[in-house]
Amino acid sequence: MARTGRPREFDRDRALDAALTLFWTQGYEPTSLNQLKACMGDISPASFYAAFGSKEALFREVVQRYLATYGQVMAPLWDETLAPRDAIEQTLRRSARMQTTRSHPTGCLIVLGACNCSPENQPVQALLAAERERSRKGIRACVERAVADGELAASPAVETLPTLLTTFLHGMACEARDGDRAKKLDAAVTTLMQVWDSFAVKPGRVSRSR
Amino acid sequence: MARTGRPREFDRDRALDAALTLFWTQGYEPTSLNQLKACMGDISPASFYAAFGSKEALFREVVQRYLATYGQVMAPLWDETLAPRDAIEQTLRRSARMQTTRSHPTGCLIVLGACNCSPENQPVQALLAAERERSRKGIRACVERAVADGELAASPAVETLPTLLTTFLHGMACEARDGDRAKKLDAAVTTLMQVWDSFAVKPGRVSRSR
DNA sequence: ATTTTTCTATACTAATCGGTCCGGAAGTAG
DNA sequence: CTACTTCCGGACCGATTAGTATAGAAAAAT
Repeated sequence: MARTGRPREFDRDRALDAALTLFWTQGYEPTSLNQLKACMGDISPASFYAAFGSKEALFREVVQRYLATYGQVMAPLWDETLAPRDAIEQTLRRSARMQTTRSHPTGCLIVLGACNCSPENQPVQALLAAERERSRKGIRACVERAVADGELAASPAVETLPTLLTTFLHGMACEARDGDRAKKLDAAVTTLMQVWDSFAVKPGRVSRSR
Repeated sequence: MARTGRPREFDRDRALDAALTLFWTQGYEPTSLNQLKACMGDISPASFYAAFGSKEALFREVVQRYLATYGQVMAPLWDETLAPRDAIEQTLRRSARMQTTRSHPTGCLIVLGACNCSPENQPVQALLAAERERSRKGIRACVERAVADGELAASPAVETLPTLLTTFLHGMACEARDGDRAKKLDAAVTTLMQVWDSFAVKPGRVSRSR
């Protein structure tokens, strides 16, 4: 179907990318429409609302775009062709690298994008919280799959793994925002994965107490 | 020296506590003067500015109070009478419990208080970032002390411990804010501390590869 | 060429932001 | 008592917030 009417003068995709960068840097609330309009190519309020509906609607679209691009570092979590351990390790390492890359804002939009919210923006906060919950479930599913596959032996200690891994994953957002580099976080991932290995059923070389 | 002039009608300390709770819940920027004045006992703008100077000055005072009270869960980090391992473990466990206690806001003010900041409030962001850096240094110092004391053998892997521990510590703020309970985080701490133990010099019972 | 559609520019809204000013109230000191 | 100090209630400041209304410009459809 051909588009009729006057064509819009700005590139919607580029504008969305610009908004993504701004929201990622500052978070939802402190990012004003004026800033947004400016970084999206000095578009007018009318153009903005015609194209995106509202600040909140734009943010939701930005989050979707983030998940479809940068957020794909977490894709291994839901890739059942991967061994659970590899899925987790890849997710952590790729997150570490992505969140510390300087060609875009540091940290994670999902973790940091709406930490400080007034009550009226609770829906925005809930949007990101739901996304974080999805990550938690993904990690938990990997651990459960590892147990089901016999990679890990079921035990109370193994049940703490999801929380440990998720907490570390989310904590990386803080460290990356504070300036930590990829190498540093990646090295920590290596050490963290030793916990997993210490629970592995076929250690072959490690004897553990408890 | 006796106080002259009309005495203030509200309790400055109670007002500060109320502001602390509000800032802790919402963060710096979305917390408006109107909300603050309301929760501090419906005080007038004049009273507010006479007593606290400005929103930013109040926040700085709030942070100091937080550090002097709730933040004391991290005190073990700088207590050199404690064995480094105990200092770290206590810090983590006490943080987990504090951040999940429901008699006050969840999470950590230092981590979550100014995540979303417009450029003009960068000093506030820097204030909390400096405090987080202090925690990092404290953790790093503990690990170094453990090496110096012979509790841990110096190795590249041991050098990743500070980042691993700090990332987890800061990550707990996110998990606590999202509703995780003390028990869950505490159990993860237990598992995390096994990493430390796996690096311990006098294992007596553990043989490790690498 | 005219109609239809969709865009943009500009002026504008009501509300709220952090912060100030002033006049009077309420206490102490002499 | 008067003088002095401090605090409080409320009006007020300019700036900024997200969002709208209107009028006209620019393209496609007929």
